[in-house]
Amino acid sequence: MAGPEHSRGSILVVDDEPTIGDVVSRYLVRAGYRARVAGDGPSAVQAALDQRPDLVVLDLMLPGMDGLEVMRRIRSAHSGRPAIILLTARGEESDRVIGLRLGADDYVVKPFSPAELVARVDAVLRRLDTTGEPDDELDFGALRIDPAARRVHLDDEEVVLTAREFDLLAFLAQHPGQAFTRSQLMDHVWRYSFYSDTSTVTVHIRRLRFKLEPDPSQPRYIETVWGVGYRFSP
Amino acid sequence: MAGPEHSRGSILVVDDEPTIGDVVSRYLVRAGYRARVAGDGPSAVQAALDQRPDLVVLDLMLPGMDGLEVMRRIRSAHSGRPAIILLTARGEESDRVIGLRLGADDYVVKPFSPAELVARVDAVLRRLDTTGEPDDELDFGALRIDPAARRVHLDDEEVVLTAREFDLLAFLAQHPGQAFTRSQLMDHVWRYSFYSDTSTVTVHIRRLRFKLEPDPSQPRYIETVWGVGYRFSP
DNA sequence: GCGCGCCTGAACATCCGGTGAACTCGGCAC
DNA sequence: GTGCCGAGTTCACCGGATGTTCAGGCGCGC
Repeated sequence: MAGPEHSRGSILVVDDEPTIGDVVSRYLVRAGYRARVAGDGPSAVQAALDQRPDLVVLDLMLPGMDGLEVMRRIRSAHSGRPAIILLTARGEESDRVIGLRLGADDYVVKPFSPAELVARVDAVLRRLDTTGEPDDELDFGALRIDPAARRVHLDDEEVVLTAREFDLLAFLAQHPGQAFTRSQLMDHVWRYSFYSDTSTVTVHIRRLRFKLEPDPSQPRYIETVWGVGYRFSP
Repeated sequence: MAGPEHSRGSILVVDDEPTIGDVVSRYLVRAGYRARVAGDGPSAVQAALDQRPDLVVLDLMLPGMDGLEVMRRIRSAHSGRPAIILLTARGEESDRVIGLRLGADDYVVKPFSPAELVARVDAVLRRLDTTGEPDDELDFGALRIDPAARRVHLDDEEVVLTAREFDLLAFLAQHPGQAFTRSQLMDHVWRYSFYSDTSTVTVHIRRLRFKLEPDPSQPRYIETVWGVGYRFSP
C-alpha cells in the first residue's frame, strides 16, 4: 500500500547481537517499516514504552533479563498493544510453547533468513490489520473513553478500570454494535494465540458491567448476544 | 468450555508418509476435528474439491507433484476457501517464504509435535473464524439483516432472533431465490456431518416465520419448495 | 381421494451465561 | 525475605434460554 515514504508500521527489534539487529532492521526498513533496535532487556522495555511500536521482534536469549520476562513487561505495561514475534534457537521447544502461551503472535526459529522474518512480520501485521486502533476519544454521551489517557468517565465521574478491563471496553467500543465471540475478544484484547478457557472473558465482562452499568443485571452498554458473545451498544 | 462439540471443522492432511498422516489425523480427531488423509498431490487436490475442508495441512515434499503446486491448485479451485498450513523441513526456507507469499496461513517446521500442530490449527481457524460469508449488511427494504451486529430489523423494528434462527435466516438471505434442502441447510448452518433428523430445520423455519412474516401461514420471505426445502425470496 | 410431506404444539433435553468464590502470581511495603 | 494486596484466571453450580424430538393433523400435488 503506502510507499516507502509513509511507513507501514513501526517495529522494535530486540537482539543482543548487533549484527543480527542491524541486518534485520535494514531488511525491515527496505520492506517499508520503521525499525529501531534495542540490545538488551531493560532498554527494550523502555523503547517499547517510548516508541509504542506496532510489533516487537524479540530474541529470547538476552543477557541480563530473560526474554520471556521482557515480553511480559512489554505486554503488561500496555496489555494489548504491540504484536510480538519471538526469535528462538533451535530446539528450545519448551520456550516456544511457553512463549506462545504467554501470547506471542508468532515465532521464528534461528537461524532464519531476513526474508523469512519480513514475511512473518507482514503476515502478523496483515492478520491484525488495524495498525493499532486510532487513539481518538470515544464519546457516547454519558460514557466517554479516552484511549490515549486510558481513562473512562461516566457522567463526568471517573471510572477506574484495570488494564484488561480497559482494553476490553475500548475494543468493544471501537466497534460499536458489532457482535464478537469470546474467542475473538481473546484474540484481539488478550492477543493469545492459544487460549485455554474463554470464561475469563465472561468474568471480565461481568466486572466491567459492575463498574459501568447503572443496573448490571440489565446491561445497557455491553449486551449479551446469546450463543455468540457480546456487543457494545452506544 | 471447548468440550466435545459437534465438529470443530473438517481438515485434510496431505503427507506421503502414512505414519505422519495417521498420527496427525488421529490427534486432530481427538481435538474434535474431522480429518481425512491424502497421500499424494493429485488425490489431495481431488479430496479438497470433494470434501471442501476448512483447512489443509500440506506437506511441501510430495512425490509426483510439487507441494506449492498443490497449494496453488487447491486455492484456485474454490476461491480462497480452505486455510492452509504448510509442513516444511528445516532449511527449506525459500519454500516457506514463497508459501507465505502465496497465501499459506501458517507453516510448521518438521520435526514438530502433534500437539503443536493442533495448536496451530486451532489458532488459524479461530483467527479466520468467519467461516463464511462476508459481513455486508443485507437490505431487502422492510427487512434488513446485519451479520456483523447479528441484528435483524423489520420496518425499523428490531426482531430478536436466537443464534440458530439468525444463522439460518442469514444463510438463506445470503443466497436469495435459491432453494435448499433441509440437509443442505443442516450442513451449512448447523455444520453437522451426519444428522439424524432434519425436522429440526422445519421447526426453526416455523419460528422464523412466526417472528418475521406478517402472516406466518402465508409466508412472504421464506417460501416452502414442495418436496425440496425452502427458499428465501427478497 | 390418496399419500406423502409440511405445519403445529408442546414436552423434553441440552446448552450457555451469570455468579460467587477460590486460587495463582507479581508487585510492593516493611 | 516475608507477607499482604490487587489483578487476572479458573472452577463448579444453577436457572433460564435455546435447541430437539415427537405425535397428530392438515394441505398440497397427483
